[in-house]
Amino acid sequence: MSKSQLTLTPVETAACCSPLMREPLSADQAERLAPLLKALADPVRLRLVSIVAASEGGEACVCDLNDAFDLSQPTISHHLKVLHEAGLLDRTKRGVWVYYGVRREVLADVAALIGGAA
Amino acid sequence: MSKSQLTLTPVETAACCSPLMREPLSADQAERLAPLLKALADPVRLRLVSIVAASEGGEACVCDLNDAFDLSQPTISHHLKVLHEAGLLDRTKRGVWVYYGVRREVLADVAALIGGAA
DNA sequence: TCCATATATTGATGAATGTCTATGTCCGAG
DNA sequence: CTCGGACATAGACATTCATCAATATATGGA
Repeated sequence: MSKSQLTLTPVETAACCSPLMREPLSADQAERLAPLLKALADPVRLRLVSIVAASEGGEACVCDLNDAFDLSQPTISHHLKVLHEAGLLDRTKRGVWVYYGVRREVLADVAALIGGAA
Repeated sequence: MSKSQLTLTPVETAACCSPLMREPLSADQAERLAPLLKALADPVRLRLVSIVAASEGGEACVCDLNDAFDLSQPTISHHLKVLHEAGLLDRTKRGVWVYYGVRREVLADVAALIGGAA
């Protein structure tokens, strides 16, 4: 149980136009998609993801992330945990530092489900 | 102040690949995107949006929506209000019935910001 | 005018969430 | 081995949220 995790059905990603708009999401699909959106639905976490994603190598050190906000270190740590547990961020420890990286496929899948091509 | 509402900057939508991944979201952008995601980040609301979107004409009557869930009518009404106030659903009253329709551009913009093309 | 039906609003309640301070854990330097 | 720095966890607190039952509002028909 690793991988994409949100592979709701093995179909949607391939579809051409707005998957969510062709046929209604099943209750099951909705229950699996919602936590991902919930994890993203916070200004701080959105910025965290975007900072990490925009970093070279798609990775950023927690120490850098802390500096980008006017929030306590535990608060940032908490948000990173939420994003990590949702499956949106990867976590790697290198020496004393911890690096978070974006799972682009997950993000892409979420986007595909939400908007498709419209 | 109507229209897309989430037009964070007049650029992102056009960009080719994962807007959110090229440069970090500003605090302002994040504050405007988060409420949209928050509105979507609920299983019931996700299904509501998808049912409406999949309906012919992109519209659905509240009476039909109520039947699709094992929830009280006020609860569905509440979720529809949340989606409407977030700017994701349009509301039209015809006779005794109320129809909700999806704002596809909004949904598409959100998707573009989140996932881009990756 | 009065009633039944469709939808919204109100108020209450328990659960979840974002933030903080304080403390714990792990690692490298000396 | 001990110390300092990087990060995580625990516990507390105020706020927000999803849900319901009860009630209000509005509209078309008799």
